[in-house]
Amino acid sequence: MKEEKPIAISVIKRLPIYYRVLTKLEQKNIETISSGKLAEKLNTTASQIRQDLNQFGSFGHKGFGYQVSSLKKEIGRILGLEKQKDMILVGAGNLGKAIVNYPNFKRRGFNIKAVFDVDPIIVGQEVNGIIIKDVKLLKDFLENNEIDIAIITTPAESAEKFVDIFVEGRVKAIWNFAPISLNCSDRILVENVHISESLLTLSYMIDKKFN
Amino acid sequence: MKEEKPIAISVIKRLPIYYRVLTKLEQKNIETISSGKLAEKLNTTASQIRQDLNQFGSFGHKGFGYQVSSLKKEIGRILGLEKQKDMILVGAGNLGKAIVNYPNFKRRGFNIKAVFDVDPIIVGQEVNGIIIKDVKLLKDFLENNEIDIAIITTPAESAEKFVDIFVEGRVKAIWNFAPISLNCSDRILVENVHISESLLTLSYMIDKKFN
DNA sequence: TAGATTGTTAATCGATTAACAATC
DNA sequence: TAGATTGTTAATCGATTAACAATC
Repeated sequence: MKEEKPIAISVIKRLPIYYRVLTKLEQKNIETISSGKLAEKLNTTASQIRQDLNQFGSFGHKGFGYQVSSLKKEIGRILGLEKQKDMILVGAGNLGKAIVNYPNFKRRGFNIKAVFDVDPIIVGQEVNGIIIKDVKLLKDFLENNEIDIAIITTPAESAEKFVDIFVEGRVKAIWNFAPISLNCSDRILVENVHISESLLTLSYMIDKKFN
Repeated sequence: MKEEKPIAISVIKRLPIYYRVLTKLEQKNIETISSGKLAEKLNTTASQIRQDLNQFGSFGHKGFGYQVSSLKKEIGRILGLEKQKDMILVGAGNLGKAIVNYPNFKRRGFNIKAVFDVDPIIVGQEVNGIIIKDVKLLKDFLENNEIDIAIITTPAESAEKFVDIFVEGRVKAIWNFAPISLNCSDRILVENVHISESLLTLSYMIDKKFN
């Protein structure tokens, strides 16, 4: 359980993938798996998996492999899933609603506490049991609630102005879906999800493969 | 315009980011930009930008930098944006609807030709001017239409069974949003978008920074 | 021209893979 | 025990950064 050196971001990005596959194996009642078998499933090498995991500790058993459920638990712990994360969402359009409805959040400790929108038609609607609030109430809400993650699912134009409000409101991190790179204060973490960029990458690969 | 050696995927993934920033610069009527200035905006190095671009050709002017609009055009061409891509979408829930409504697709040559769903309540509804069809009509549709990209926005459980239908229907690529890794035939390209995985990464970073 | 900035080669850095002793 | 598989060090590979001559 050594955590001295900074872990490479490439390793961190693979942990959720391991977590997803282990969850599936657990559901199938598979109790044990070797790095080799896991590598096959993930289209990677056994070496990489062992190398990744051993950055955080020794979770395997020589000669046998890894205990699926305990490895899953360890990775969950590394990712901080055992601590509940309180979230809010701004922008309750289709994408926002899709995220609020995502079934696995609660199970993994991600708890959406409130949803905001500007549109008076949308305000008052219910998503997944949550009544959508007017965005005017956002500042006040943040003063009275400790929020870990703010999700932005507004259009690009309006995304930027929320950053200051979130920093002010002591939000720890922004999960941003607006197609814009938010200029980040070092008081807040920003994770940008630019969905459409992966479509452009795919476009390139189609042209390369089929022409 | 040499295209002999295979281009690294890491380079390809940066092209859409360059494209987005150049689009923004163009809108601001900025005509010229140097690799140094671009690097600042992107939080990277001038060297990397020049290195990336020169994999595809020499687009700059020594002493001056790059012409914003022509560089944007070149990158668009590299990504295959000048050729129209016909798409269909399966699973017209909130996420599916969000994608169909995404404003920049058409402008960039991505054309959604049809939308399918299983739910009889959803079938017949309209999204962005498209009437949602019953998924039973999917096979037939693919026989009569040449589709480049199939977008999957169904739950994980039902995602897998569509792969065969798409391969059969000569679809070139799948853009998959279901939280599952589709086992790919080599006849079809698959781009998996696992939105929630970036939330787990963010969770890790929050714990590291604030504890 | 002088200054700026490219294109490109070389150097460095980091990440992946291979190898193998340890051991369950 | 023998076979399997880990944890970990060493080797390789690839990607990023630095440097600089070419030149607009």
